[in-house]
Amino acid sequence: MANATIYDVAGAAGVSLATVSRVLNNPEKVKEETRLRVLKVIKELGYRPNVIARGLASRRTTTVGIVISDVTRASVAEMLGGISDIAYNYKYSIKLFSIREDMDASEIFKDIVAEQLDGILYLNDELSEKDVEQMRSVFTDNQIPFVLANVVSDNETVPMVTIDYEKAGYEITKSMIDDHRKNIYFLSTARRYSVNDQKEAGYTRAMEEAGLEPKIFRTSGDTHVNRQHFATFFEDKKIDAAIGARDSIAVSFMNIALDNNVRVPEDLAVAGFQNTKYALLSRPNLTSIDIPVYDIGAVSMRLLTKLMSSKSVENIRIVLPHYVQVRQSTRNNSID
Amino acid sequence: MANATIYDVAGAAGVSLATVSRVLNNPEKVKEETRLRVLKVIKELGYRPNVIARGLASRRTTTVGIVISDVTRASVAEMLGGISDIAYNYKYSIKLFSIREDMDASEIFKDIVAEQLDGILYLNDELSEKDVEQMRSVFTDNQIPFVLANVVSDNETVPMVTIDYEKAGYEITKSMIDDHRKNIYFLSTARRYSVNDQKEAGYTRAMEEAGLEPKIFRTSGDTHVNRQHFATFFEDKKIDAAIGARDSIAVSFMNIALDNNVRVPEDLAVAGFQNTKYALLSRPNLTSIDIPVYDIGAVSMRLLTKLMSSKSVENIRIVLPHYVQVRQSTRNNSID
DNA sequence: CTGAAAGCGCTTACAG
DNA sequence: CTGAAAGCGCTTACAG
Repeated sequence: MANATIYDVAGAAGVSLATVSRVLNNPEKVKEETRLRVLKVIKELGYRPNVIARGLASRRTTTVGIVISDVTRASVAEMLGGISDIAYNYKYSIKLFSIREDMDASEIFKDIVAEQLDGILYLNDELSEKDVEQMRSVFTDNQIPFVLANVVSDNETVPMVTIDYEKAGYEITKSMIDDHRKNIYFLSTARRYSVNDQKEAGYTRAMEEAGLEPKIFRTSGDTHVNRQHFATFFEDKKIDAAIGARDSIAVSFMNIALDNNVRVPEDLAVAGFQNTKYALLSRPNLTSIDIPVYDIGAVSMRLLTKLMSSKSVENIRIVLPHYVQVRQSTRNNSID
Repeated sequence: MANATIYDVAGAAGVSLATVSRVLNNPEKVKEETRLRVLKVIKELGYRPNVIARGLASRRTTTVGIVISDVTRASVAEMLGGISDIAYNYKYSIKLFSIREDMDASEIFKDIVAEQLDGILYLNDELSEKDVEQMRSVFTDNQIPFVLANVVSDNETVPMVTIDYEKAGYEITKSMIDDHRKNIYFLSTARRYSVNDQKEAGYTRAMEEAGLEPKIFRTSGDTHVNRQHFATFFEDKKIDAAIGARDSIAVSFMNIALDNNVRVPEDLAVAGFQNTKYALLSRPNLTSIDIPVYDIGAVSMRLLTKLMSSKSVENIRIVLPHYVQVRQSTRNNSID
């Protein structure tokens, strides 16, 4: 039989459907003998509770929504890995919602509410504070717990898992300054992201602290455009270090530098963020801030499970550690 | 009000809930005047049908399941992009199922059936023929349409969207042979994938056709292991060309070759598969077979929508075109 | 420890 | 064109 229902099981086991339901949901309330008998029938019939019916009756769908803007980005995929592993442990299913530029965020959030999810993970670091506020208000009204993963929000009431990007930006810049670099550029994205803003802030702090002028250059992220813009760097401008907001930007920049006969790391130090495979496969290898993206996903999912079981959660703002993975592109330049 | 139900709408509009339901699902059956009135109330109340209740009553969840083994892989993420875009157009939601090595495939498929999905997309190219057969049998018994995306199955009754990997493998190998290369290696993965088997088959065909000996080397895919294994290539073995089953393998190999003072492409031609950003960011850039992964996702989702609406589908085995993106790593070596 | 009954929020024949 | 009623497959107080 393709699809046994709870009635079939109850009939075959000679109990009521309430008992079958209990065996599944509150086994301790059922006499062992009965429980075993029901379990046997369940197995024989290959019975599996209809997830939808259960969701309607119990008002718990054991499904969490993952809201993202671009699945394609390496960090998103990696985070999904962490989320998926933890979700599996806790028996949660995952429903994916891609959110597009042209969508009305507030409408989307309401649509998501209609999905009867038990909780939401927001991976979209393109989030403006206004969007966060809308989301908070819609989900809070409907009592749906949510967590921001790898997104920075200043609202202290919003649960969030991230790393200290400001500090990371500061540290990598500082290390270049200590390495006697003076003209250090920060290569960021044209599109503003909360996390990139943080990186920039850390960079700026380190530069100003050292009495150096911060120079932030925003690229569209398109490799071709990069090449044109970047090429002029080596003609007109003095530059002896560059930090890319992403590894791919850093590698792309480094390649163009090499094409212009700039030596890396001797003439130019380069570093990126994320410590992706790009950093590993580039020549020279790229120094990069290692961000535990998988962990961010896993930890945010675990935080969400706590919120969903409405345990009182002590810390809803989790900052994970990061470190600088030093490689060839910034090997020491010190004169001593 | 946080959560208006269909009753609230019916009450406020002075109609029965059946009429509200019709306005949403069969608007043509409702008098325009009534329809407009109901629509107005729906808007005012911000009513959105409970997706779960609708799913139970209609036995259609407008949700498709995506079954994958490793979200982290670039091709999977890219495919998800295509799937997600088309799903959005057709108003389908996406539920993600990660399948792990240690799981019993057949049990998983039954669990998935319990989710009451309208259709399934299988992105897992680690699929054995046995797994495909189990899946086919479980889903067919339960009348759930499914499509294999970027997976090759010999079973002609199984809907599938892919490219002709055998031909691609043949073509890239042939072009190297035409370029007077003789010792051409194919660098594949230790883990067998249906698509990689196809690539290898095409490579082997081209080699044998030219009277050359096929040499397939399987790497675990871990970059460190690669380095150790590959290093010996340049001591002991004559080798003047290599094709990586993935771009990352090809780039990794190329880097090690360069470290061993092998010139690319003069001494060694290298090519990869997938035409990812790795190919673009490597030095020299990597020649790569461009595989329309996004399109594979999009087309398979569209095929699935047809199957779900039980239209008679003419062609359930779709082969998308590919091409060789020639770059520096294989620039012509011809003597003429 | 177990069963009968109501209810979750919808859709869908069936009448009219 | 519209409404009353049954039903989708479960869970969950409420009795006993």
